[in-house]
Amino acid sequence: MPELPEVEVVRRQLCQILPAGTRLKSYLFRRPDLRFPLPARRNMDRFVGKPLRSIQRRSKYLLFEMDPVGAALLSHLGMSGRWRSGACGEEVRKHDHLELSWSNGVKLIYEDPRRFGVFDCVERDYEHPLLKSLGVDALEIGNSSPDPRSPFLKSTAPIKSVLLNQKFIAGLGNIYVNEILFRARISPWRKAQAISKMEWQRIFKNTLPVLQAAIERGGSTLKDYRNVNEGSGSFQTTFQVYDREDKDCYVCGHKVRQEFLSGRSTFWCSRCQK
DNA sequence: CTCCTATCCTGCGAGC
DNA sequence: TGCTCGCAGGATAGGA
Repeated sequence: MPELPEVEVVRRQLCQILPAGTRLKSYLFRRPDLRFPLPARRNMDRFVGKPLRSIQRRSKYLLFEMDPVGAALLSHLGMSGRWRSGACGEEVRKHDHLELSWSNGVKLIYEDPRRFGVFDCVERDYEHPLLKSLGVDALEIGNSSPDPRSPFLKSTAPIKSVLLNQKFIAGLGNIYVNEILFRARISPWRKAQAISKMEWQRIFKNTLPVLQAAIERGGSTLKDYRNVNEGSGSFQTTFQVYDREDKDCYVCGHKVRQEFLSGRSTFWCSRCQK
């Protein structure tokens, strides 16, 4: 479900309802694990009563930064995870797994049918194994070009696989990589090592506008994604290629194609993208 | 090393 | 209607 734009939308909403200084009042785990075991009580208990410093995003991870500096609660939404602001007296749903209750009365509920999500404690220095090898955040590449020394530029893997690799650029997922490659007019099947400098610039130049437009539209809701208030995004109505197989390309009228590339559904216009 | 496949899990839509 | 199959926004441990 959630790629960088969706996580960023959730982060901004969480910031609205959880101002700095709000204290974690209590927590509740309704099961022992998501993708990994949930943190041990003794680790989690250290956060109770502590004030929130801020809520940050790193790639597709949310960080509830807590006192002391460097400590945080780490959340990844996987494919079907959602944080919602619980209403007073609402019923527990089948896949509600976690609750975080805050001193201002907000109760955050984590719901995740597929349980590919992650929730863990970061003890110090914002260090966590899952954050360790993330590449540059996709929102940070701006007008830059890839580092010419980067080994990813020499990769024999298809460009789409390289862009999905979080060690290279962190935060892109299947939807936005398809959309970015369409706008850069590059075939997802091209080997990364065969991408010219100018083409790399086209890819980088198109990344920020796509992600920003998606954030402004509240992200993309295909099925599961909902924001903190359970509202949907609308960026899916502006997809150029994703989920548009056999439909006409908006640019050239050729039919948009769909095939699998490294196990992921891939959409592209074979006339526009070379 | 690098790259790709299978896998975790549930729900849903298509097809029969 | 009811079933079975395949696929879904992610990420990683293996095998080739």
